Amino acid sequence: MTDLDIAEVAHRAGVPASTLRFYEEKGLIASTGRRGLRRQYDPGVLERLALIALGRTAGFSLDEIAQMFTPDGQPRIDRRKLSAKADELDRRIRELGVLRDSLRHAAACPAPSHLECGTFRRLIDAAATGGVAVPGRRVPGRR
Amino acid sequence: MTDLDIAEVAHRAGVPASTLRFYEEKGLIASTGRRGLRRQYDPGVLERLALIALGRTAGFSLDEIAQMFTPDGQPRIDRRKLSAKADELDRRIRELGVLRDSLRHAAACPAPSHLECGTFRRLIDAAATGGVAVPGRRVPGRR
DNA sequence: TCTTGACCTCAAGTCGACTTGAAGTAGAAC
DNA sequence: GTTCTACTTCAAGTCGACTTGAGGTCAAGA
Repeated sequence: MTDLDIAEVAHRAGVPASTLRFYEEKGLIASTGRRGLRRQYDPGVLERLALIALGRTAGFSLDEIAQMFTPDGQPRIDRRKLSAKADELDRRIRELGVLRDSLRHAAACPAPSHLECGTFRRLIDAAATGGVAVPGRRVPGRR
Repeated sequence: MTDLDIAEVAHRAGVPASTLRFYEEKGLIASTGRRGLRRQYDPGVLERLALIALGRTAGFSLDEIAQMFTPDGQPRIDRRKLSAKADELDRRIRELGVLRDSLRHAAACPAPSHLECGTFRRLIDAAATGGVAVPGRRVPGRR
């Protein structure tokens, strides 16, 4: 019996036990059984949790991540989805790059007011015309 | 009287009128008056909205953004905060870059299961050891 | 045997940024 | 003068990912 106690998993994965219970309820992970009341987990859950964390970082929702596992627990990762997400990340990275450069410029710019600085104004214009996207912006009709 | 009607502002800025009311309530923007019931806005509000959108993209909260304007409406942008945010963006960009590359690799990888692919496993390990951060992760004790 | 402390369940709360709904109102077109 | 319509207010709802709280249970140590 090499199973791990929920406390052990929580500690090793760096997430609170409440999160593990929540993930279990969502069907993202499964416990192998109980010792008394306490959930026991197969050590493989750690890898799975890592995979979940990874998906979250990539911008997948928990529901999307849940669909990336087959009923028997094997990761079933759609290569096309991965590609699409990579493209999405790429766009986001480029946007953030522009933004970062502009912020750095604004921080160093000698113009008394940022609004008097051409670089800053160009950035504002880009933002105004939708050249820079807000990440979590709710787009009506999407989702 | 060159003021803009709320509908006009909403249209030009690409945000719903409800958002403008919400921003006004939050003190992020101000209307110049009313025509009947309807809010009127100075055209400068468009620039301000662009600035707000920009701040959101950079990852500032609305409350943080509100503090970036002086009571008279001039942007008062703390250069140190900008630098700090630029650094933060830089880290995030690098993380996302690693992630994007890994996703691309996984999408193209011939290994039957992603778990059998070294590159993918290395990524998981990085995620597991905290090498890759989830953006909106609530860190207990922060905020 | 008793106590302790870490787990359990289930419902409800939180956080940020808005959106939605109900009920009311005023300017403009007819 | 009436109707239409786009606005108004205010409270409440939504969304995702968890957290928190109250009240309960059980294995292990003293």
